[in-house]
Amino acid sequence: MTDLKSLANPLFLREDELRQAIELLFYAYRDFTRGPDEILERYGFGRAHHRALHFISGNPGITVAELLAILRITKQSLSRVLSALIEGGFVRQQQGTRDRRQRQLFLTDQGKHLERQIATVQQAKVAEAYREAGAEAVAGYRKVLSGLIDAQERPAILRAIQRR
Amino acid sequence: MTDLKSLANPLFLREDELRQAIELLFYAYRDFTRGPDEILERYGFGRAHHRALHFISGNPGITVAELLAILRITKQSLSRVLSALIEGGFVRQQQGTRDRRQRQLFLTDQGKHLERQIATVQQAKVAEAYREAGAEAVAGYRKVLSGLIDAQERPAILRAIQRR
DNA sequence: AAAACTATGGCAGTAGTGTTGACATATTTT
DNA sequence: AAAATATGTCAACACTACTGCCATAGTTTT
Repeated sequence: MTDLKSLANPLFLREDELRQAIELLFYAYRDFTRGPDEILERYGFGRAHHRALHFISGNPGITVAELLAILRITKQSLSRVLSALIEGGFVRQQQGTRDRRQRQLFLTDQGKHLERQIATVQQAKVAEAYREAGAEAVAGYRKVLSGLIDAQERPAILRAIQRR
Repeated sequence: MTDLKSLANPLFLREDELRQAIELLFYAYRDFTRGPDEILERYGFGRAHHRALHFISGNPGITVAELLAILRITKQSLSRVLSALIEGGFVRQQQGTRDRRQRQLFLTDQGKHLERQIATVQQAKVAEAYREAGAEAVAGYRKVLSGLIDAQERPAILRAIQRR
């Protein structure tokens, strides 16, 4: 019966398939974040610090409000993380040019170095998975993950990601 | 130059592409976990409780040690979560048949109901993403995410996922 | 110029999830 | 009988997140 169904319509989504998709995401995320965690630990930082470093690295001069919107955490949660990064000399703030209330965020050389160190590990992992899977699979990966992003913000996020 | 490179070798992985892959995973995970979080909150539970419910649901009679290996957390972390689920009547334990030291875990009817409620939300999201992306993309998604799982455990995990 | 709004920052308190290490109990294996 | 295993529990700690409240500086509106 299952076979009949999937023959008739390959996009008939059995619950098993959906469960697999969900578990794959869980396992991949679980293992993907382990490398960074080990590096961060040496600096006394956690994942939240990495996320900040990552998005400041990709968006130099980003404001606090913009970063909050990306990370979807509260001001207070980000504040702690940013303070630690600034205190440690990994991030610097600069008064906004257009609006002087804003604090634009930049990585210092030390911050760039740490970000690079982590990015290298993660990128190596992705690069290997990409090579194993092939170009076509990569396109599929992107399509499906894009579809999991909230529809409302999807266009803006995809634009931001592909901008570079 | 970038164009020349990618023309010459479509799998030449530019840093941009790798960054995109990483950010897609971040955004997808961020949004994918939001639905469940809202439901869980009503019960006073968090993500860790859901993960336990999920894997007990898919593996009725799973032992504590097996669940620990999947979640990769410490005994103490799981213990707190399991105690809450048992106390709330969502999970029940049963002494192992083969080895009476083991506690096999099962969802109660109430537990099944909660698990179902969350699974429905997540599965709907995946189903939509799958439909939008198409069957080929789904295969690619699976391939790439599989490649992100630690190589050592990959075979066992893939077997477990596809077992059903 | 005054009032209202905005961007940021800080404080206090709380919760969820994770960690380590030590110890206890029941059961199985050697 | 001794050693090993599966589980549970206690205490203590860290990271990340939350809420609510208040403060300051700067911008926009009236």
